[in-house]
Amino acid sequence: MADVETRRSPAGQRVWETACELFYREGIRSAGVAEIAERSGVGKPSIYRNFESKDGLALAYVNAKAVPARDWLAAARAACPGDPRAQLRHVIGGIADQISEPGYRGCPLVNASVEFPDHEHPVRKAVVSLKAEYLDLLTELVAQLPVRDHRALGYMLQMLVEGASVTTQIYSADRSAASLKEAADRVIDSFLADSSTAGSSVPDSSLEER
Amino acid sequence: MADVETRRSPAGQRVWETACELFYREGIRSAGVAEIAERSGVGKPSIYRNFESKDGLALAYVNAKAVPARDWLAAARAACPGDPRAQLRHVIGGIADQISEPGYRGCPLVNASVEFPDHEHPVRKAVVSLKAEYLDLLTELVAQLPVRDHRALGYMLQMLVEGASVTTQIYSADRSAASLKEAADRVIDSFLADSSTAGSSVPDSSLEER
DNA sequence: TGCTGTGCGTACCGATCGGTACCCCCTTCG
DNA sequence: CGAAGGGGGTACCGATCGGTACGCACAGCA
Repeated sequence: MADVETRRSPAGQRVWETACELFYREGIRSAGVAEIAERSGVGKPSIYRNFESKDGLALAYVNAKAVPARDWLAAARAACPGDPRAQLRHVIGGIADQISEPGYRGCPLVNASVEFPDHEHPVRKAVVSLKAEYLDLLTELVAQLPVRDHRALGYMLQMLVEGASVTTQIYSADRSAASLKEAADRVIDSFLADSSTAGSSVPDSSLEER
Repeated sequence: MADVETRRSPAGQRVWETACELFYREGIRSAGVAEIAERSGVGKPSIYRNFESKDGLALAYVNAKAVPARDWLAAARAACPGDPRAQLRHVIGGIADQISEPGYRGCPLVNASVEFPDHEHPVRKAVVSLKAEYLDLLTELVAQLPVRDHRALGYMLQMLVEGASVTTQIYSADRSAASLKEAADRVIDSFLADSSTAGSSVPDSSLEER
């Protein structure tokens, strides 16, 4: 879990970089080990000397891809201490920027979970675990806001982020990025307005865990 | 395009049904033609007598999966004539119900586009085209509302729907369904409030087409 | 200078992929 | 009763998949 991916061998390092790029660009299943080896300029055995299997490589890839997102949440907290609204704007804005970058092809974790529909597959289980952890962190951030149901708001924001991420691949990256920021603002404002008034036209979320 | 999938041969019909179920449950790439043939109780040649290739079968699958969504939009219009707010609630509620069904594994079109990252692949191109068409229909429905930027609201709702669809696979179907309905309500209300007042705390969307 | 251990690529493995040649059987009509 | 035609499955094809046996090249040490 805490395994930071620092490959020892030079060939292993090249494999790691190539695999990360190829897994993201072409998908994990589409990228064959022969292709990874060729583009890395190494032989196939060099892959298996540094990684247990292709699944193991994919697992490391998925775990590695989750790190920047976690770091970005922590950075937002540090960037705007005491101002949860600005922290959220920081987070959402960063995601919108990432989405707008050329070559963005959706969330790598979501893509991986689509590529491995079997719920028992280690990659899939890792994605579920990592995403749950991310949602918890985001919800903690939201909890700083004076809203009644911060868990509902956190889930809604996460849903928006995933929606923006996936629509980028199908519609327009620019529209998704802008729409994400605007929608997040509107939803957050709506929750804040709910909590600052007595009655609410929008019913309280009756969601419970699990 | 207008090709309704009515297979002539009995074997072809069984192949078609099995393929649709298998493609959705296991993913298009994971479902091999041998597996489809076996589960259909037919031989592999029966597949190729009714479909040009596996890609052709996948293309037909994707096109067929887009039909119910379009129909559902039309049904919502017919169910609540003259009441666009209720029409939208009808649409969103139906999607929420579908998401909550056991075995739901995300939008088949989105899954297909993740499985075929190549933008030139016919399946991918079909998905982009079908999704664009759906967004247009949804936006037309939103356009009945007295909101300033109905295109922005339509895109936002579509983003919410896709977000709910994808988070269902990773988090909880029930939470995604409930969150979708609540988020859609809040966003629509926010747009309606914008248009009924002079000034707005939420900046107008500056999105322009493409 | 010779020995040894380690990291590397070539060449290959069985399994499985999408796709097809071939033949059989069953129906229909003369 | 025999010929013809079409939809069916068996058995196979080359290509590619993930994974590995093996031998080479080169380092450090004596």
